[in-house]
Amino acid sequence: MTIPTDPAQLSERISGAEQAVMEALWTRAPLTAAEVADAVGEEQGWSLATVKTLLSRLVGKNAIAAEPDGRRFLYSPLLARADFVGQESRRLVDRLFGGRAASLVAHLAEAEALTERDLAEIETLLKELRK
Amino acid sequence: MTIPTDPAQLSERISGAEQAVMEALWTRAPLTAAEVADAVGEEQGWSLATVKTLLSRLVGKNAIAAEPDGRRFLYSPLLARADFVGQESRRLVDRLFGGRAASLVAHLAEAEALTERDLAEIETLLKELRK
DNA sequence: CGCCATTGTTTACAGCTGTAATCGCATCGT
DNA sequence: ACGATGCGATTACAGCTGTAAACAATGGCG
Repeated sequence: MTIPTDPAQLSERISGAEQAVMEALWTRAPLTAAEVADAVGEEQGWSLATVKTLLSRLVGKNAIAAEPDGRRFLYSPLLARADFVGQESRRLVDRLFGGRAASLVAHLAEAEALTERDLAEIETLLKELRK
Repeated sequence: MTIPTDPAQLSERISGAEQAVMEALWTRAPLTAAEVADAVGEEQGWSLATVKTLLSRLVGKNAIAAEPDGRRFLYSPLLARADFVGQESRRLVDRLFGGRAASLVAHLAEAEALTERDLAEIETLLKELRK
């Protein structure tokens, strides 16, 4: 039997550049370093070397796995995007709103960061949730 | 007439430690370095020296003003907390939700980061806004 | 008048981040 | 069998961040 890996709560933070690499792997995995570079290096303008460095760091942080495939590696996320998003969101809510998520929503609303469409969507969402 | 300083959109980022200092100044200002250290250093466990460094960096980033008062300075925020919160929130929404604020709310809801009370509050908020 | 406390400034230094270049080894084509 | 190529690992290095210590100037107290 396999040891149940706890749902990814890595202590080490994922940096901005690293996240771009994660996005590629969340979109499609497994990928080789070259493939990741193709996917992200394009818009980011990074060299293959840079992508390799980021991949190594992510492996070190246990955010991705490197499975040997012949002489190279196939990389796959260990950290799920939903978990990452959750951790980051929580961090922000804690840091800026004293942990009160409703305050965030209130702020977004007041700052007019919410379009009419956003408001409608949220309203619909709420109806769903309160049912 | 005074030149209208644009509502604080400093390019430089405020780091975590720096934010703690800002919080002190947002709570009460102006304050001397020693007073800030008293307010912040307590819970953070920072030395006065550390607080001084952070204040200098914040002045450098144009996030606070240092008004001379005899041989020392009185520090006050230049960046409003609401603006800071806005910038950080936007950054998160962009980075994690492709700029769609409603997605953030959806995520918080799904992750059960929203309590029953939060939901009620948001609902009330929405009613206000749609009026 | 001299010394200590206070205050801002300068310097320090390790760890993280962005962004690579280089190295050494393996492999594939000829 | 040999050289070009591809790949991961190692090394590099500047800028930001956390966390201070050291220093210099000044002002208050005895």
